[in-house]
Amino acid sequence: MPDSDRISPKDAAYEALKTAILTLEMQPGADLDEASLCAEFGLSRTPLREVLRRLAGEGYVDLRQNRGARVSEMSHTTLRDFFLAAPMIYGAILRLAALNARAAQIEALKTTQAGFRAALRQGSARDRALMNNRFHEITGEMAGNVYLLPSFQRLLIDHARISMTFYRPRDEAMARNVTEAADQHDAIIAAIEAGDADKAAALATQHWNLSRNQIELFVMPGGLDLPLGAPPRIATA
Amino acid sequence: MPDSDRISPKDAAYEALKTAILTLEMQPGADLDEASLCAEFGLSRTPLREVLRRLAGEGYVDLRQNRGARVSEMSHTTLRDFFLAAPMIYGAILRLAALNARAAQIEALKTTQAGFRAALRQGSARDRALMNNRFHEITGEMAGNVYLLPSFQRLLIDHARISMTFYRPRDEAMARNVTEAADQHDAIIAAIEAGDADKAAALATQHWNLSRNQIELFVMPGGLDLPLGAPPRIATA
DNA sequence: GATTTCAAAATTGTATTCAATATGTATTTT
DNA sequence: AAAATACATATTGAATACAATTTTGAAATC
Repeated sequence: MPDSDRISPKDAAYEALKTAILTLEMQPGADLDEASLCAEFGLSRTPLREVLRRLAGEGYVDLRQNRGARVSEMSHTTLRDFFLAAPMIYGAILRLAALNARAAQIEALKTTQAGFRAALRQGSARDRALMNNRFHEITGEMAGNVYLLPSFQRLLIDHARISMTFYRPRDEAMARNVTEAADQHDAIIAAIEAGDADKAAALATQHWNLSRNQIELFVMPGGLDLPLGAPPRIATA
Repeated sequence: MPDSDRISPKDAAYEALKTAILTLEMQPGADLDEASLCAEFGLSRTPLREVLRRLAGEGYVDLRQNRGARVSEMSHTTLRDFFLAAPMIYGAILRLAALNARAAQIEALKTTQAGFRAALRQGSARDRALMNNRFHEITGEMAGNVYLLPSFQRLLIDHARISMTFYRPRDEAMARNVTEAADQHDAIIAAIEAGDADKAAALATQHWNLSRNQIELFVMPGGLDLPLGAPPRIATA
């Protein structure tokens, strides 16, 4: 076989920026300087700008006229919008996934889930978030509805960024939630394999309820019991 | 006030391509040649390519490696996906619109609806499709959920393209449906203004059922009663 | 006559150069 | 001393030049 070229520097830049944003290595709101990115990835400004335009279209970055690009923001407003939209979209995605999944896709989903569990045991928060992201991406491919995918992809971006926080458990309750999420993934795979659309949709709701709980645990942690005037030092892992 | 510049040639090209695609002046699958578009809009290839990238991100065109851009396709598959996704997304959009609409937006919606009715009376199919598109776009702005908008915008693209066909009534049944659609728009405005989210969501379902009926009338017209061997000439307006 | 091969033309992708806009600093003015 | 303005610098936007890929057409071969 002739074998097509290896990955182009343009695609490499696209992928690198994507994962850097998903894993919070590039934080929301961070400035993206064209010149330094060109140097980093070894391409000229023209193709790099096209990469930035593409990332903007997919919701990873925001462009501003005559101003530099920025990693797309995440506010408390977007978090609210997120949990409004996610259960509905993801329910529809899983429903369609159960109806339309192909055998090869189910295999890919199982492989990814194995990777996710491995990351839970011994990987970094970054690994877990990326594996989780890939898992959900595959369910989106299974659904294969071109009208639902754009919103779904955007949800996945911020889901990954949120995951980067809550897949780094701070206490036992959060750790329990994470393993429960993995169990739900297995149930999702089973429902898809069985072609059970209703079950899959119900699991979607459960999965997002769990995520919401995880966030609440993070946003509203158990209060600290310290005397006044002695502010505790928060560990910044 | 200093007043910022008038519309840039780049934005002009963006808008022109957008409406040309929405109104089927550029048909699905049509090739887009960079050189001729540059000549047409009076800009060099670099900014034009950025426009094409942006349009690709929004679902208007498809890009292919080392090959020309094309107006995004519409198949029977996409039509099926369309009617699967549209009621759900649009129901959510109208629900949120009823909850979040601001006074200025409601005014804009009323103005657009007046324009839509005017287009029904005396405008072209193009005018009707564009006015209808603008109407729904505004409801999307009202909802203001960044995660739902991407899918909604994609639905609107193909809704407009479908409209270009079925807002050109072929018989009395189709004409009746079109005026009913306008009546539904009024009901939608009323529900939004009253902040009645449930009503708005229900109207969304009705609105899409009507659209689906309209398409069925188009795809499966009343049978012609002619002797065998004398194929009828279909008017191609 | 149909098919394959090779070369030329056309089109897309990338790099570089030039122009316009924004930002930061220093100087001037009140 | 504070504020405003002008200037210098840095960064983004557009145009041109160059390279690589694809498409085409014609010639040659089967």
